[in-house]
Amino acid sequence: MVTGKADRNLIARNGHAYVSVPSTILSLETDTLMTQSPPADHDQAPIADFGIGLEDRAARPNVDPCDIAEEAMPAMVLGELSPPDAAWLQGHVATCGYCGNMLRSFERCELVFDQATGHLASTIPDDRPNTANALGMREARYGFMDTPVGPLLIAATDSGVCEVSFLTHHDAYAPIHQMESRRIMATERQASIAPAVAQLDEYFSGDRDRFDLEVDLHGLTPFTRDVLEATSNVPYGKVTSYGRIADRIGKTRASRAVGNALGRNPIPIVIPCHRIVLSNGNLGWYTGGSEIKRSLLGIEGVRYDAPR
DNA sequence: GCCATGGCTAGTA
DNA sequence: CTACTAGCCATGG
Repeated sequence: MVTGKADRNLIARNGHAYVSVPSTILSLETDTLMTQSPPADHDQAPIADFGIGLEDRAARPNVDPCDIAEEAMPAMVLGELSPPDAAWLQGHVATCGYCGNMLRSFERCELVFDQATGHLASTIPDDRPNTANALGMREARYGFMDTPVGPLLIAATDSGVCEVSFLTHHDAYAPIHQMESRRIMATERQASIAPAVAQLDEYFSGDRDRFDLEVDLHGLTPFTRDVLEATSNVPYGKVTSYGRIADRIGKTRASRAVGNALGRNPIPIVIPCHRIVLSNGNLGWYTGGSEIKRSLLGIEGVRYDAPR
């Protein structure tokens, strides 16, 4: 199983705005998380001295402390050094003028990179709708959030939220490909989904019983839209059956087709398909797995310990 | 009452 | 046209 801590790592590694998801890293990490594979063999000793402090390394015979300091400077300016290593490096540059100048150079480089990143952030997205338009597609922005039921990918167009996907059992490419089949081109931009993230956080805290979000159902069939709209009208903390949804859209016998449509609900949680259960009282299936359906209903105060 | 089975159903890819 | 479904219902043990 995927742990919460690992989930956060997964999101952090892919949470940088304006950078397309590095597929190899993501799938490799997902594979590792899913299979709990053992560490790779150490034939090549890829990371020398990993886990040994800078101070100890610098104290070794035939080692120039300045070499150690120099090697650690990129990590220092990125804030990635452990506190003891950072303290040792600060101490070294305080007494070594050469290394002090070099560290200041690294700091200036880091500042330039920060400014360049900010500049790109404000210019690149403006070009992207043209790319999507040129391909006859709609533009969406996606990002990630961590929740009590696992990591989510969330995407939104200018019209509203168009995708919420559980990443518990697959990587981010599944929902991205799903959106492509609806002719939606998604690029990463965490800031664009901030309103949805904020409301979902409140929902998971039990502080929100309805979502004040526009949704974009582009690329879905009229039947599916009817089903999703009817499902949106099921109140917080209540459940109904697939058959009742079919009734409500005027297709009394279409209960199975309703299940079919809800099974492809692109915006779970926001469109509360977890509130639709079997007419015999059993929980029924769920995209993210029955456990997540049970958890979501639990948040809403619906007890589903034992089906009747 | 419970559970499994099979016929029936409507919408998608 | 076919082969799928996050269903429903009646039946039988």
